[in-house]
Amino acid sequence: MHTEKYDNLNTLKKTFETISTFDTAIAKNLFGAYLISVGYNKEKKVAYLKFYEPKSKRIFFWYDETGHNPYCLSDLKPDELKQIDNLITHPGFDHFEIVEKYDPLKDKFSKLTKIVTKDPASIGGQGGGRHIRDIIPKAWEANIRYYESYMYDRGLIPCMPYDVKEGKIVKSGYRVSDELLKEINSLFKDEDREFLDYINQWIDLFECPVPDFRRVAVDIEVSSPVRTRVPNPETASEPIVAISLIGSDGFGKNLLLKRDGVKEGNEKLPEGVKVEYYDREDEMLLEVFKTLLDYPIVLTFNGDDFDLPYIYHRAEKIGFPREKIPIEVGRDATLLKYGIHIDLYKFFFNRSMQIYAFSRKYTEVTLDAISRALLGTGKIKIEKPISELTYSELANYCIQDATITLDLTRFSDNLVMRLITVLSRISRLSMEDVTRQGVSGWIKSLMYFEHRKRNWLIPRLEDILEIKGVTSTKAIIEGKKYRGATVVKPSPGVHFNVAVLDFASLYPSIIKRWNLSYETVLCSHKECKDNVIPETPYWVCRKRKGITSLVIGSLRDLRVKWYKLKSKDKNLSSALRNWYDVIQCSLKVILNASYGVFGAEIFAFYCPPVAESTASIGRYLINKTIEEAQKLGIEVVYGDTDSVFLENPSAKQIDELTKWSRESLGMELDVDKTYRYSVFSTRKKNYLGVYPDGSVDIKGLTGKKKNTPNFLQSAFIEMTKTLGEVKTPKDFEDAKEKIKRIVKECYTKMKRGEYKLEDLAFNVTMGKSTEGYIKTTPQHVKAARQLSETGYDIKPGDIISFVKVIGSPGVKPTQLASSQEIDSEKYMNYIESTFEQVLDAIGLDFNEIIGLTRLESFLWGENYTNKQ
DNA sequence: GCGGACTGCTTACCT
DNA sequence: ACAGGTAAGCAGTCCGCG
Repeated sequence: MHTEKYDNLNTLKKTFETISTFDTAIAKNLFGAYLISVGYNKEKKVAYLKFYEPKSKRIFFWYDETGHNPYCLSDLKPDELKQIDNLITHPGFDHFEIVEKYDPLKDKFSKLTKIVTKDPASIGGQGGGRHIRDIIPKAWEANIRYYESYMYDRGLIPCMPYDVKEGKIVKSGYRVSDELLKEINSLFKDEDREFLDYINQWIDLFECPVPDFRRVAVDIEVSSPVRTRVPNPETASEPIVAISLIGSDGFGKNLLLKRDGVKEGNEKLPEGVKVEYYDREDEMLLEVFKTLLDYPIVLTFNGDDFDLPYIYHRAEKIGFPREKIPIEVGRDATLLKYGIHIDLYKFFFNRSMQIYAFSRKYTEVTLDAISRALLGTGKIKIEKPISELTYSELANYCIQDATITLDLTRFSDNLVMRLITVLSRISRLSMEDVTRQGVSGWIKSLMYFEHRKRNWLIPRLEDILEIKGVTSTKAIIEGKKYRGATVVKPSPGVHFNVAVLDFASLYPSIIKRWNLSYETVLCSHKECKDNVIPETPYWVCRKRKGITSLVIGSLRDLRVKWYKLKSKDKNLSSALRNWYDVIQCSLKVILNASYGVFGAEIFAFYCPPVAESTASIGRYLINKTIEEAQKLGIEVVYGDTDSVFLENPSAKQIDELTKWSRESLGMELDVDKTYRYSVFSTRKKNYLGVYPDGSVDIKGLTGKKKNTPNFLQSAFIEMTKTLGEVKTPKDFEDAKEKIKRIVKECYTKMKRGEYKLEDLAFNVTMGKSTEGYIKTTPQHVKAARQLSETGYDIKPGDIISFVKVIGSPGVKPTQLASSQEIDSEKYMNYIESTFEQVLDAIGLDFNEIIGLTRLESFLWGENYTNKQ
C-alpha cells in the first residue's frame, strides 16, 4: 500500500519537473502566444506571465528579466524623504529616482520621487509590518497591485498575442487589414488625431482573433452525513466521493471512491466519459492533480469557495505535502500553479453580465437556474443525500454538473470565453481578474493603464474629492447623493402608431460631447469658467480633452457606428457577425456602467460632479426634445431618461426632430422602435406596446414580474396575446370581450380552488439571511423562517416559494401548505390590482367584469356573453 | 381596544 | 459593491375616538 502511494507521488513529482523544465526552457521563444495571466512570484521576487500557446494548447511561463521593481510616488524630494524615520532603513527600501509626470488635477508637470522597493509588500498590502505608504505623508500609486502596475508600465494587454524572442516579449505579428482600417477611419473623418488614435488602438484589440481555449470543467461531490448541511472546505472532514473532469477536447472522466455498502445502480452513463473506481482517496486526488497540471484553463462553478479549496485541504489532510498540491488557496480566489482557474459563479454573479450581456435571462445565480436559462438543461434532480446514492446515480449527477459547467462556456460559439477575452482586453485585467471583479474594477484598470501610457500621475481619491467637491443637486429619492434622470408622466389610455425615439447611448454620448472627465469638470482655468453645464454650478475645460471623454467616447462611437451595425450585417459571414456581436455586447456592458462609476464611492476616480453633470445634461436634453416635439406639433405621450414616445408622428415630423437634435444639440436621436399601439396607465415605468408584427412588449407591469404567481402570469400573458391581435381601434371591441372572459375565468377558477398550489405561489428572493431582517419581517421571510424550522438551510439569494393562507401569520412555504388553507380573498385582490394596470387604460372595470360573473353564474350559466 | 392614515422597509423593475 | 427613479405590498406606528 505504502509503496503504491509512494510511486504515485513520484509520478506527480515528475509531472511537476516536466512543467518546470519547459516553462523556463521553451518560453525563451514563442510565437503568437496569448498572454492570459500575470502574477508575482515571491521566491524569485519578480512578476511572471502565463502565455497560452494555441498550437500546443499549453501554458508557458515567463519570468521578468527587465529588472522592473515595485514603487510608489512622493511629492517630497529625496533629501526630504531621507529625513523621515524608518523609510530608507525599511528592509524593503531599494532606492529613489526622480521622475516628471503630468498632474491632471493641476494641469501641469510635476517632479516626483519614485520610491523603489525590493518587493510589493513593503509598499502596502494586507500583511503586518510597517508599510512605506503609511510612513510617508502622501503616497501616490501605492494601492495598485504590483503585477498590474507591471503590465501597465510595460503596456502589455491581456488576451492579446505576443512573441517571445530570446526571452524578450514583442507584440505578435498579426495586423488589421489596411482596407478595414480605412473603412472604419472614414467614419471618423471629422475627429482629431487624439480621438483617432483611440479608435485605432481599439480596432487592434477587437479585430484580433481569439484562440480555441483548451479547458476542463471540474466538479466534486462530498458525502455529508447531514443532508441540509454544506460540507466545510476548510475542515474538509468528509471524503470526496466523486470527481468529474470534462474537457473541451473530448476528454471525460468520472472518478469514484469505493465505499462499503454502496450499490452499483443501473443508471445509463453518458458516452465518452470513462468511469474509474478508486480504493484510496489519495490515488483519486492524484489523478485530479494530473488533470490540473495538464489543462491551461480549469472551469468550475463556485470553485473559488468550494471545489478547489476542498480538494486542497482534503489533500493536505490525507497526507499530501502542501507544495505538491497544484492549487493555491487565496483570500478571495483559489488559483492554480500551472493553468488558470475561471470560477463561472463569479462571472455570472456579476450584475452587469446578468442584465446587459444575458438580458436578465437568468435571475437566480445557481448552476441549475443559469444552465436552464441559457442551455435548456439543468442539474439532475436527486431525492436522496449524496451518501445514499448508488455509484451510477452519483456518477451521473456529478458528470452532469461538470458537463453543464463546460457547456456554459461553449454555447453560442464559445460566447462566454469570447466575452471574457474581449473584456480582458478592454479592461487590461487577466482572465482570472476580469472574471472576479465588477465593472468599477474593469474601468479603474483601463484608466490606470491609460494614465501610465500618457505618463500621467494617477490621482489620489481624496485629492479628486477635495478639489472637485461633492454634489449640488438634490435627489428625489431620500438618501441618494444627487438628482438623476427625468421620467415623463405618461398620458393614460391607448395610443396608436407610437414611435419611440431615443438618444443612442445617452450618457456615454454626453461624456464625449461635453468633454466630461474628472480633470476637465471644474478645471483650473479661469478662461473655462463660462463654459457652463446646464442647470449646475459646474463648468468644463475647453483647453484639453478629458481622458474619460476620449476613452468612453471612442468606445461608444465604435459600438454605435460600427460593431452594432456590423453584428447585423447580412453581407458578413455568420461567424464574423457573431464575433462583432460579442464585441458590441462587451462594449454595452462597459458603456452602461461608465457614468454610474463616477457616482460610486468605491470607484478609484469617484467624482460626484462628473456623475451629476452627466445626469443634468441628460435631463436638459430630454426636456429640450419634448419642447421641440411640441413645437413641431407632435404629442409626446411618455418618456424616460433618454427616450420620447411620440403619438402618430409623420415621417416628416420625425425627420425634423432628429435633424434638430443633430444640429442644435449635437446628439444622435434615432427611432428605436415603433408600436402599432401602446397602452399606458397613470403609472410611470409601466406600459405595454404592441409591435407591428403583433408581439407584445411589456414593461414593469406586475403580471410580468418574476415574483407573481404563475396562474396570474399566465392569465396576464393570455390577455396580452389578445391585445397583440388588435390591429385597428375597431378591433378593440372584440378584444375587450375576450379579455373580460380571461379575467373572469381567472377569477372564478381562483375562487373555486381550481389552481394548483405551485401555481398560486409567490416566489421572492431573500436579500439577506433570515436573521438579517431586523426592522420588519416581510412575508417571504416569515415563510423562510418556517422552512428553517423544518431543517432547510436558507441563504441570501435563495428564492422562497410561499402561498397566502388563512389565519396567522398569513403565509406558508408552498412545500408545507395545502390547498384547503388558501386565503382566496387575498388572491382576488391581487388579481384585481394586477389586471387593473391595463384594464383602466383600455376602458374596462374589474368590478364590473366580476359583477357580471356573479350575475352570470346565478342567472344565465356559463355560456352567457355580455354585449355591453 | 380598534381601525384608518401614515411612514418605512423590502423587492422588483426601468433607463 | 456602477447610478438614480418608480411601483407595490406589507409591517409597524401613531392618533383619534368622549
